[in-house]
Amino acid sequence: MATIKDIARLAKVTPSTVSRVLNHSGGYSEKTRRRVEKIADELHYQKNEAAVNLVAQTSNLIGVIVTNATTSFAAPIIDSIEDWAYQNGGRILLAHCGLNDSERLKTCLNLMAGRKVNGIISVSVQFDENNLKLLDQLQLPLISLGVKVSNQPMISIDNLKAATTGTNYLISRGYQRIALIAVDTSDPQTGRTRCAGYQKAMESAGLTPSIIPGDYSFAAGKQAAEFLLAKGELPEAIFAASDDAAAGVIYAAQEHGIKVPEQLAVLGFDNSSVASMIYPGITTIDQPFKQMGRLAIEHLTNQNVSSVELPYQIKERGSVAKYNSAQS
Amino acid sequence: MATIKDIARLAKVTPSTVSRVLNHSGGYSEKTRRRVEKIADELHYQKNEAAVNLVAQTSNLIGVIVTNATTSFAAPIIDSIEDWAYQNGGRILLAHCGLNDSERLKTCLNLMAGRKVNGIISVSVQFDENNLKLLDQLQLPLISLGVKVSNQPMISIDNLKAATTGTNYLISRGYQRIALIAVDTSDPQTGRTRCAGYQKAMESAGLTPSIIPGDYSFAAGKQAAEFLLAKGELPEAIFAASDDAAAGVIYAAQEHGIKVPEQLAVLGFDNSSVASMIYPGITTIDQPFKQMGRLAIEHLTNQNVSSVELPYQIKERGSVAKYNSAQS
DNA sequence: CTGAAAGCGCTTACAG
DNA sequence: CTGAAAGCGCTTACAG
Repeated sequence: MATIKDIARLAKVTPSTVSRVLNHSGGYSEKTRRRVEKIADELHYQKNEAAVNLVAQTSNLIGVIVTNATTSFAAPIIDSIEDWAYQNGGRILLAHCGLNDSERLKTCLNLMAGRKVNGIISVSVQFDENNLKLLDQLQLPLISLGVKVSNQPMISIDNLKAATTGTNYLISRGYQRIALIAVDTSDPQTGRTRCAGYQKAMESAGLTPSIIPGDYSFAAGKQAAEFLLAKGELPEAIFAASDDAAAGVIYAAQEHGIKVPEQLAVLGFDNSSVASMIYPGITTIDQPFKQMGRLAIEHLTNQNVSSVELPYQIKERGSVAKYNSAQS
Repeated sequence: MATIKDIARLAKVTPSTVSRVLNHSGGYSEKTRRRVEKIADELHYQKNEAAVNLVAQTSNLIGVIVTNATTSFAAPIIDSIEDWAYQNGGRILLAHCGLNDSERLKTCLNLMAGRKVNGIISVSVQFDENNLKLLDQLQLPLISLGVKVSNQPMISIDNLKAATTGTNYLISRGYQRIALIAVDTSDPQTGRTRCAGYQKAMESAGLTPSIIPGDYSFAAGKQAAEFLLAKGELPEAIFAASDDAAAGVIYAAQEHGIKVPEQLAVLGFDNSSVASMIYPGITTIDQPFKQMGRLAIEHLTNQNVSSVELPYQIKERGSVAKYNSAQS
């Protein structure tokens, strides 16, 4: 790999001058400029960013921590972060921390610190006590998407309101026996908040809440539906805590010859890619993932790291009927 | 951020000693060791990897280039690369190059070169002339997944054979009018090869091939099915060039009240996550994505960069009937 | 307009 | 067992 010195030697100038030319920082003759640039070109010179960062005392790196790549909604977020990076010459250091894997999250954090990232964006990552402490010691700006991490800034929708809105949407369509499923009740943030929102709406309407916990996955949704089916207690509508889970419900329903939405309405959460790939399309609560990614970057790069709450909306597709035909 | 010098000062030794202790390279007293480690700990010291890399002349970084995060099959590949990284202290520099965006790919390549990555893993990325030349100049080891990049090593399945196998599978089930859809015929590698495999199998069986090109997407699959439907020429079976496209076909079929697989069999390609989330499950050609990721890493780290061809297999689910009931 | 020097944070022979 | 020095590839005041 050619270095600045190689260029300097060939161009018969000092590294200082080469550096100036390559950085367009001015203070060299037109002639020198051309000579240096030509040689740099011929050598296919690539600046060693490690060296640059060392003197600049910055890494130009944004750390992104996600649980794993399979989480469907991580994709649009990473996409928007990457778009920013492309336009601004930033780079993305990616790490997966798994699910509730304290050791692995610790490794991720240390790795990010070692690379001196400018900031960390964590997507739906829960921090335990130890990692909270570590994060504090590392002094790295972090912005969390979707999950509240101690006193760190967060970008997310209002899960309580969203769950209430979703439930009310179902109620307003005429549904009464509505179950909330696949929601992680051990997750103090998202999970419990969504439960609370659902319960609030149900109780306000004088209806009895019924929750089947789960981990937001397709399997959890499928299991919940099968469980309900086996018990002969299929509700009129199922509010799934994620689109993956909604897909699981729809799968089970189709397997058992139950028509969606005629015999069972299904409301999802996220508006992730599956939502539109399944028939009938999943009516769901749209989370603005792309915007979340963009905002996270903006806040991090502007050092203006404060929490923000984004609007959500119901994306209507086919899995919920306009009116509850079962009632009419 | 504390540096090695800070530690040295507090521990009343020189940076050299601190370095030795922190790297466990021996040559210090037990007492010194304890003192240094204690102080490093108290300061929450994190080695500056940029500096380490500068002297070590390596970056410990693997560059991963994908078209975009939404490509469903990139996820398992990235997952397996990340797993390796976690276990081996490697780091992942992620970049998206978009679809046929020469400028962006160029930026990615330069970025990787600047960071002095140890190697690049590209996932389904096509290289045009210019970038091929750039890659050559940059002298970075690259291993490509799924797509042949000039004389670079590639890891993939045998697309020709896989397409033949898939087509024959359908034929052996009794289907005769079989269309291949959503395949990118402008893609000299994957696309055309799959076409060739399909055509070969059809012709060997004395059947007439029928191909509807597309970009492997859900939308392409849906459109193809709708087109066939509108023309009143729905075949007995559709071989979709990806699971996303297969999902599109199934969506269109359900919308039009056509039963899968009874009235229309659908065979997918990839065995990506959608395949099992749609009812009936998509019978598909399973590509060993996880293994591809693992192998790519192995080859890159062992400097043993040669092409390898991986086995594929048909994953049977519900979208193809065991026997063509329409015929019986 | 150009060069010499110091320094970013670390490692690693070389002395002692 | 420990330190002083040189160097990784770059940038940036400071002179001239």
